[in-house]
Amino acid sequence: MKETARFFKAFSDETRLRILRLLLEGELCICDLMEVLGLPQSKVSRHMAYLKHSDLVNDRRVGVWIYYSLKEPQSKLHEYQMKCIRDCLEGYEVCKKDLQRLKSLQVKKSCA
Amino acid sequence: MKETARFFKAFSDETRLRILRLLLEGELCICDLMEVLGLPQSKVSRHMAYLKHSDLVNDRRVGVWIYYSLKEPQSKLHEYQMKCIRDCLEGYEVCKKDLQRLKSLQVKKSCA
DNA sequence: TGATTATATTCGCATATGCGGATAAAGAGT
DNA sequence: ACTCTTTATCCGCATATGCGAATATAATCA
Repeated sequence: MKETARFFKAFSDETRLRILRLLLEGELCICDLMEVLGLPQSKVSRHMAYLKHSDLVNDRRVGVWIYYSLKEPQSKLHEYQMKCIRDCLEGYEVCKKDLQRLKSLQVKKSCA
Repeated sequence: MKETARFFKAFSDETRLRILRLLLEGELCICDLMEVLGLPQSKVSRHMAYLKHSDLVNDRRVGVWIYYSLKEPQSKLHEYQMKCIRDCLEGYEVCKKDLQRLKSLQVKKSCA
């Protein structure tokens, strides 16, 4: 029960909500997130550690990069909450802009 | 967006989860909750204030008592989260025992 | 008015959380 | 070995949160 409360807490921070929303689009590394979110490295990395300890994301090392992706839901609660991320954050300007920046980043990368 | 993160935070405390689950059974006053939860008055009252400011509960004064009840969901997020409370807390021993104590309390009251 | 009951709020304290900046660690390439 | 890049972690600090005990408020009733 305490873990349940703890699990909810993982969703109680704006930065983490933005990150989770972005990860719905596919795996991302810290530097992608830094650029899209416009936030310093230590902040992004710290929140990724939080999400990892909360069992919300996987990480995969590829050379110097570490790619983070959403974990398959491990419980009904997990499933419900991720559905919430998918369905309830649509309207926000912040999220829309994040997604736009992600698109242009991906275009830029595919050209490089 | 910040309010959204804040809203999740309302669910990130075990006591508040227990209270929300109990309120699904109907309106309750602080002293009911104290007895069912086995917690001191200041703690229960503080969490009710938190839930009220988070727009999760209504209060209704009847003489000396103040009855708290769940608010009708104001948003998709609110709806999803309350569905979560209903569906994801079933298994916990803590909740089962709370519900048992609530039943016996209601029996006791109806006899008085 | 005074006493009683129910609830809210304040106080002091401890712990948790979040932050930016700095430093550390780890891998890749020279 | 050295350098560069990416990521993780540490540091010091500020704010938020949660707590129990005590006190304040508010309604009821004698």
